[in-house]
Amino acid sequence: MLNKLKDKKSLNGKFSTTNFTKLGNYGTGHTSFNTKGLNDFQRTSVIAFPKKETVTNQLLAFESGNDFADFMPHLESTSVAAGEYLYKSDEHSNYVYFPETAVISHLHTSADGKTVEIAMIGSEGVSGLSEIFGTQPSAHCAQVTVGGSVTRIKTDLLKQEFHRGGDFQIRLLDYMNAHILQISQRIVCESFHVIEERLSSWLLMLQDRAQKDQWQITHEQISLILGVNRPTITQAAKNLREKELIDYSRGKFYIVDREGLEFRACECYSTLQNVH
Amino acid sequence: MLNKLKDKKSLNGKFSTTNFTKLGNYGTGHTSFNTKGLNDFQRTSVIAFPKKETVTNQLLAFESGNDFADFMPHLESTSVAAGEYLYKSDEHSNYVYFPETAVISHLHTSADGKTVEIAMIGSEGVSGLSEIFGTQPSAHCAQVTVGGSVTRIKTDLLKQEFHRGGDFQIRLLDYMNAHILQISQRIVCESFHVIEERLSSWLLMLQDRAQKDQWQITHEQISLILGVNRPTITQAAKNLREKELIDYSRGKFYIVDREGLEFRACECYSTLQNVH
DNA sequence: TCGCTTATGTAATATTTCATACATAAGACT
DNA sequence: AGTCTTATGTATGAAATATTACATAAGCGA
Repeated sequence: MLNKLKDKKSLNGKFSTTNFTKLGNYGTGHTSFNTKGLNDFQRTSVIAFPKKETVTNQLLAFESGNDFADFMPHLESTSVAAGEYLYKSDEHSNYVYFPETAVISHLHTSADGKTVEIAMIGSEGVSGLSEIFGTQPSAHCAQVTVGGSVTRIKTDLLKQEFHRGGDFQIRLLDYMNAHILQISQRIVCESFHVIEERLSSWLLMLQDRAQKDQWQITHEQISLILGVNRPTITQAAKNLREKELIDYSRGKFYIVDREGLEFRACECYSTLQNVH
Repeated sequence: MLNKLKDKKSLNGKFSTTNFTKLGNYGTGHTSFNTKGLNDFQRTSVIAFPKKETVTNQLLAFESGNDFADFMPHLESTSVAAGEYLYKSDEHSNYVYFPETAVISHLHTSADGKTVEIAMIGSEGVSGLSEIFGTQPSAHCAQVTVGGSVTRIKTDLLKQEFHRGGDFQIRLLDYMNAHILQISQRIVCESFHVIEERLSSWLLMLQDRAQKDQWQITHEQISLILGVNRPTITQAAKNLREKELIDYSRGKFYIVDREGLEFRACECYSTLQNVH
């Protein structure tokens, strides 16, 4: 639990800039989303072959390296910034991405341009797998919600590896199953749960994947992810802040009382927690 | 197009019993859902080895039978009635089902017992595939929405066949991709589209799969599928009937003006039409 | 420090659906 | 024909969110 933030002085928007400087040193320094910009994956920082120790993605956590001797050298480590697109909808992706500390959102767009998150992917999962399974380009875009590191591999190479069969194939199929569960639960969530519960669940899912108590995101961005209007998020967030479960200010978001937030969240959070 | 139904006399609930008898001879005679009953798959009618000609499911439509010489003899043909469960949630299924003329709904249930359809499956698809991919029992139940025939195969046998690799594996993976698309689009639909549009899309999807102009379903059943209250469906259906797009009476549903219905539907229908 | 940009606060109205309750009517079964 | 069950019709108030508009304030950069 984050004791500093439990200090009442830092709650309800009353914390000072000093508090932010002290607490806000997790991020990558990227402060704005490029929601409408072009794919700027090109300007991504260092690309390197990862050491085995730095690969913490659970799908890449191999007990014995032997089976993957041909496979591991093709992995690349890179970092991605919040707002960046890994790939866009109706576009083929050259890479498949295994998040390490980054968190990725799969977003669908409606005919009139509204967006909604289909799934959230962290180090438990992988983004871009539809390139392996299907022939059509993906209907969603993959946007970075929380910046951090990812391990990536060329789509063609992963496809080869996948069709060799064996343990890694089984692992990816099992994840695909869990992924379908996550998307399905989202339907339940949007059908039956009010925005304050949904926001709570979403924040908990995000914290599990980002593994921080604080990250960069605005109400506007959350509204585009949950598929609701911005003032609706502001209202829900305000309620959660008044209950001292979260805190936020100008694009910085904090989890203050995790257990309280779990209590406020709909069942969707705990249901999915047992899956991955 | 169904000319008889375009006769104005048969619209707006004014058609007579005679009309029904004349037009209503598609079904299997099953008139009520067993929404709360036990799995009554046991009392399913004839089970037989299908002839190749009767297998119209698109995933089983093999150009050359050679590759599947070991596989085809394990297929069983059977018929299922509306309301029946192929399998329930949190239960392992012994079979994987390839619908022929039947239509299957995958339903999720919320913590407080409300249900919503995750996906609709007809002869373009398959139900129970999660048994092949994952280790956990499925979180959804599979209920028959429109009675008809299905081709089924024992889960274990299909799993073996799948892991042999080859064309059939590729075909199932490609379907899995399309299936994810359908579920994803449902999220968009529930987020942004009003019930009259959603009902229109759903009816069109159902007609594509049931391949009839008329089938058995009540407002109550539709409400459990679309995850809304029953009077909400009645209101939306009434509006569509007043526009002479559909007709219905006591559990019988008709598509009257398919093109008109397509015009009234949200984009979700046409988006998914291009996938399968 | 000033001004600009942007994030958040807030309010008022509209729309959609919920939740509930009860009325009506179709048709199945005596 | 009479009765019963069930599907549909309808009304009403409540709740949730949309929609729009504008106010306020934080913090960045000149």
